[in-house]
Order: sequence, then C-alpha cells, then structure tokens
Amino acid sequence: MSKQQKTKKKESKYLELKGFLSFLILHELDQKSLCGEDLAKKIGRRKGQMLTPGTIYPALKKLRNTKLVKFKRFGRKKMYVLTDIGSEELESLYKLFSNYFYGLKQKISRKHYKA
Amino acid sequence: MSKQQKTKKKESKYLELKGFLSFLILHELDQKSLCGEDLAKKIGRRKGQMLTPGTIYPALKKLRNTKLVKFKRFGRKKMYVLTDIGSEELESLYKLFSNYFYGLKQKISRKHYKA
DNA sequence: ACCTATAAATTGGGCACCCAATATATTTAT
DNA sequence: ATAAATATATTGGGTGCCCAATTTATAGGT
Repeated sequence: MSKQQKTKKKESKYLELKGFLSFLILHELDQKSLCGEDLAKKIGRRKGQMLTPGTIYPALKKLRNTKLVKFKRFGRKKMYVLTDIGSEELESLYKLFSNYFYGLKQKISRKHYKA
Repeated sequence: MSKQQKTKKKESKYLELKGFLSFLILHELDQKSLCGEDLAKKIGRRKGQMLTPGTIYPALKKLRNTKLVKFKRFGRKKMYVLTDIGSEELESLYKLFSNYFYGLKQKISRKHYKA
C-alpha cells in the first residue's frame, strides 16, 4: 500500500486520451504554485496514472524556455508559477479549449475524480 | 471566398491543443453518421482549421482496424458509423475525459463555436 | 564527511497527431 | 469515352506526449 497509483485500471480498451499536457500544467499552476513532483501527481490523478519524470520535466523545460512559467527555489524544490505571458497564453487556450470541446460540457462531472 | 477555412487565426501564440482526434471522431459519429470529408470539416471547425486528408484518413483507418467504426458506401462517399464496440469505447472515454478535465467545465461555452 | 532520501533532470525509444504533397478511385457531365 | 469534380487514401517528415531507466543535484541526519 505504498505505491501512490498503481499500474492502471485501463477503462478504455483501445484508445487513450493523450495530449494537452502543457495546457493542464498551465491550468494547475494558475490555481496554485506547485513543484514538478506535485504537478506530476496532480495531473497524474486526472489521467488515473502517475506522470513519470520523463514526461513532466521535459514539458516544464519547454514552458520555461518559452517564458510561460518560471520558478523559485525552496529548499530542493522548484516552485513553479505562471509568468504574465503564461497567464495570457492560458486565457487564449481556454478559448480554444472551449471550441474544441463544445458540446461535451455535460460529460464533465465530479463522479470519477478523486482529490 | 471559396476556401472554407483559411490559414488560421492563431489565438494562442506558443502552444497548441493537439490530441484527442480519435475521441472526437467517435463523439461526432455518435451524434450523426458522416463521411471522412465532413468529419474533417466538423472537427476542423472545432480547432479553427480544416483537418487535412493526411490527418483524418489515417485516423479513420486505425479506427476501422480496431473495429470501433464501420462504413457504408453511398455513391463515392463512405458514411461512417460507430460499431457496438465503438459505442462502448466512447462511453469509457467520456469517463476518462471527465476526470481529465475536471474543474474545466466552466471554460466550455458556446461563445466561439460556430455551427 | 558520509549516507540517505528527495526532487530534478536526461536519454532513448515508441506512438499519435498533424500537415503538405501526391496519388488513387468513383461519380457526373459532356 | 473522356474530362472534370469529388472523395478517399498514402507518403514522408516534424513535433508532442509518454514511459522505463538512469543520472545529477540538493538537503537533512548521524
């Protein structure tokens, strides 16, 4: 009972929902400043599977390079926050997101999301 | 004024929302039977840019191979519909989708979506 | 100083998405 | 039968997502 999320109860048999990682990172950081590890846990909870370092850190690196996020060091943690550019970008992405998934609103419920 | 959707008014400057194509195909086909071309237009409208044949047809091919969709020929069109397996898969994907985007419900509005 | 734990980061590889360009098949018009 | 139009399909290449495995850096305990 030590593992935080185990190998995956795959609900869908054929397809996966990949993508939107950078978008979700910005969205989470807009709610609360987080370190890489906690971001991986939080987004991992959304997908039902922990994000590995090889997923989260390259994504953060890219977001740093494009100046959408920055961090401040606290002990060994790097606490990430949005930059002004990052906030603007997120607002644009919300509009795209709205278009992209128009009509799917009723599919989003709290039923399966824990924490 | 002949082109249906032009080169792209890119709202976000740095990131794109990629992915979920197969999911959206299943979702659209669950609403209405469509041919490849019309699927490309419909999903293209969601992203603000027409999907090219090189995007839609390989995706449909994969969905046919996994028996999630099938088609019937009408003239030169292939009208796609979900199989029973496809319907089940879509239900599972809606649950994953709900988790994946929990908390983003209020971001989905009709504001920017046309048709 | 040394060890341990924690957080961050890189490497290598696979797959989905995506487009531009090109090619094939089918239907309709002449 | 031939041409034009429409719909389907493939090819080649780029990029992002994703993981397993490994490595580096930082902080705390003894």
